[in-house]
Amino acid sequence: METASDVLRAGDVEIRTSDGLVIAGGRVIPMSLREYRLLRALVQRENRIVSREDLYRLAWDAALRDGDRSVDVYIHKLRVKLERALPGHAFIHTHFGFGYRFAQEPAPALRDATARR
Amino acid sequence: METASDVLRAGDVEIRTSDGLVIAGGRVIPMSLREYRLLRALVQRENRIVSREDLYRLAWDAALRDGDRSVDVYIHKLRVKLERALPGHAFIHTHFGFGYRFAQEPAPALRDATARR
DNA sequence: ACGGGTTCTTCACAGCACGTTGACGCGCGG
DNA sequence: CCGCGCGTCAACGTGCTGTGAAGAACCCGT
Repeated sequence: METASDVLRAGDVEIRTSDGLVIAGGRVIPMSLREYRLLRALVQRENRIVSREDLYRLAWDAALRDGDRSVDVYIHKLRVKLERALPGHAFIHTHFGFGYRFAQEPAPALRDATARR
Repeated sequence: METASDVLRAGDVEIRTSDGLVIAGGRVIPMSLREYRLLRALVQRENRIVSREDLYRLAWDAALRDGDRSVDVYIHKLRVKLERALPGHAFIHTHFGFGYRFAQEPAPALRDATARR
């Protein structure tokens, strides 16, 4: 049996919480435990900013210690895997000083922040 | 869950105070900490004039020092970002000698943009 | 208990975003 | 016409984030 709550979806990313399977674009993406729990925490909060402290608590079940960069490192690993599975998309967005936000968006075109005038 | 007090709205601008997300016209607008706090202070006082002193106190948690231009600079940054997100609108209005007021209004009829220089 | 492969943590350094500040020009109001 | 408040730009110092890599910890079959 499969209830609706067994599957998390956000864009083309699908997480089967019943067996810990991650599927992106129809293909299975192998994830380590940390990767999986971090991604799940983000996808469950799609489109919302989640602080490092919350992410660490959700994926590590412990309080984030000062100076611990683990979250950053695993965010990077997830980005690589997701980008590899679904090129041309941005999934995990950094909100400076706030945290990270999951949302499938078209690939960021070239930078043009100050290119006007 | 999401209670009504988690979301501030003013025109097409929406601020989710629970996680610090700013949405304008349905699109997320990344904000730095200062930008976010200043915008929040203005939106919370929609349609009312807020003095520089008050804005600084609200966004910086300190007293505005004489000659400090920070508020002006960040007002400008907000105007650029809001205008970029929702072209054809004016959001932050200057009240000379008094302060600033947030209100979404139709764009001030401006000159032909194609005839520069 | 041992070895090999994988996962996790930690570190170092590079790069960039942010906040501050000073300079300059404009425009409002007197 | 003058003075001062405001708009705008850009450089700079600082701290936060991105990234690669080394080493420790862990898992597992043998």
